[in-house]
Amino acid sequence: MPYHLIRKLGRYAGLSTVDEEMLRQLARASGWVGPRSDLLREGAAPRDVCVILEGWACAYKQLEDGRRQIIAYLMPGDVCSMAAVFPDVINYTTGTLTSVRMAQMSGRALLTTMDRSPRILRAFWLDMLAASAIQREWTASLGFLTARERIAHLLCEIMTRLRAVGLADAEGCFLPLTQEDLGETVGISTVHVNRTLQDLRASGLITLKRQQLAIPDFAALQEVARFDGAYLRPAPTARDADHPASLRSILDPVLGSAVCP
Amino acid sequence: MPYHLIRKLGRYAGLSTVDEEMLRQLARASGWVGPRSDLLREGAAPRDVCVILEGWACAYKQLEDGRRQIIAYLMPGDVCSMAAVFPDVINYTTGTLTSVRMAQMSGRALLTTMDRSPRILRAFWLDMLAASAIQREWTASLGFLTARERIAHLLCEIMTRLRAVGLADAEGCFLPLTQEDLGETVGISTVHVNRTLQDLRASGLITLKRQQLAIPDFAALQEVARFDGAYLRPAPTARDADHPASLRSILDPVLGSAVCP
DNA sequence: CGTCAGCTTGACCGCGCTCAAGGCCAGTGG
DNA sequence: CCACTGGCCTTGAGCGCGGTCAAGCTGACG
Repeated sequence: MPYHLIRKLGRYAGLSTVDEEMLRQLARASGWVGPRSDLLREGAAPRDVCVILEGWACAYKQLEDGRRQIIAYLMPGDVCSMAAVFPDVINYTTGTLTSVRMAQMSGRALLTTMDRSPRILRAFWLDMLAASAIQREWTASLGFLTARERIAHLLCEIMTRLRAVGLADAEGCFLPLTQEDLGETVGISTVHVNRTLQDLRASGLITLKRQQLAIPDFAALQEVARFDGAYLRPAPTARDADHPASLRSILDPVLGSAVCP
Repeated sequence: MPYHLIRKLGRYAGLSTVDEEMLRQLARASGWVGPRSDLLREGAAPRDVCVILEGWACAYKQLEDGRRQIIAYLMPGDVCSMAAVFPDVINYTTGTLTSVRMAQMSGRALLTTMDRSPRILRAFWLDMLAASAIQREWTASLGFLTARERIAHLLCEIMTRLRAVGLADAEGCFLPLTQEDLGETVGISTVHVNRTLQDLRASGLITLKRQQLAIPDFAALQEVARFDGAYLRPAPTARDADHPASLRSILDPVLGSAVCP
């Protein structure tokens, strides 16, 4: 069922067809959630791991005075609440942007599966690492890039991530974000997002109309954005591990004694 | 040897004296590294886990045109390169701010120790979670706080973290950062950092002279900063775990079937 | 006593914000 | 089929937060 997830994980760790089948059987699709509704409130302790099947969601923080900051995007194939397996401090809210269809996996069952297949464990691990690399990248982007660079950077990231799950082709992708969403992501006002997009359009770097994004020359946009997509393709360095018994058997594939394909 | 680390970890998971002794024997203090020198370049694959014993370091990203963004602070008791145990994508540089004395632990030995003491594993895990919560907090801070709020927020965070390792008392702490460092952290220019600090001083919120920070009324600063320190004290919710065999035995303490003291 | 790093201050500028009005759909109901 | 509505995008005008440039100050150190 979680097609996009399987596709993405496969890129990390090369899943076998058995692995893929295990994942498919693990996930049970649930219904649609409407746009702009909260999935997971701050402080929740999720029991299941959720995977986005269709639609976009995000994690965000909000102040009493209304200011809002989007912390992360959750797109098809992304895992919402790894906290159900590797407990996490959830001091942010997760909400949908568009309508969203999700799949649920019991944390326990996923754990069993990871235990059976080192490749699956490794792939999930690398996906978590990619997520935290994205977080660092956002920190940097907000810190030292200009508005124009930030928007460009975000679009590069989104394109790269969507490509990894087969939702973008060479030309472009579907982008269901409002300019307000973009503003709350890169820390600028809606009006200025608009002007910045105009600017990028005028420079021939992007086309964006009716939620359809096109990037005629990705390399050019990448340069404007100072974007280097390496952080989205994590692959631990080869390592001649010689680790102790039980943790070894668990983490070895994660530690990547074999180079990933 | 890693006194501050042990103190911090103890707050997470309640280490036994045996645990503490294991950690002490694991870490071997190494010499001093001068201020403003790089410890770990982008792309490195560290073999040892480093712990800061004294001094401050940071992780940062830098562009060719000189712009620099500090991604994280590493203070006494902080772990630099967990990548040696849980492999990570290192797409940033780690460098010292002041002179720094570190301790090294072989990744392998630490793994063995974690394997022997679930409390140690759990404590390290929670420390990693706290680090990623800080990262999210920085993203939000850079995104929607004003310069004044960001500086205040950063000072609150630093005070709280230093208190956890016994390096700050009720009044204040040592703060070895230049105004340039602060600027590169909260994304504003050095000149404006200066003016913002003046402003905070004028409001009676802080005193900062000769690297000595004092916060007469923490609650007041906290309010200005919109700071809520909960994210720095991670404690997974209690959970009636019933997990599969081997992963269970490893991750159970992490999963926190027992409430932490 | 000179030097140098870091702090401070002033003047000016510009990126990005706010407020406000208008335009463009897509969906809805008459 | 068309008027109406509401969400989103667009554009203009004016302002202010924070940037830049430049000079002077302060204190630690040799």
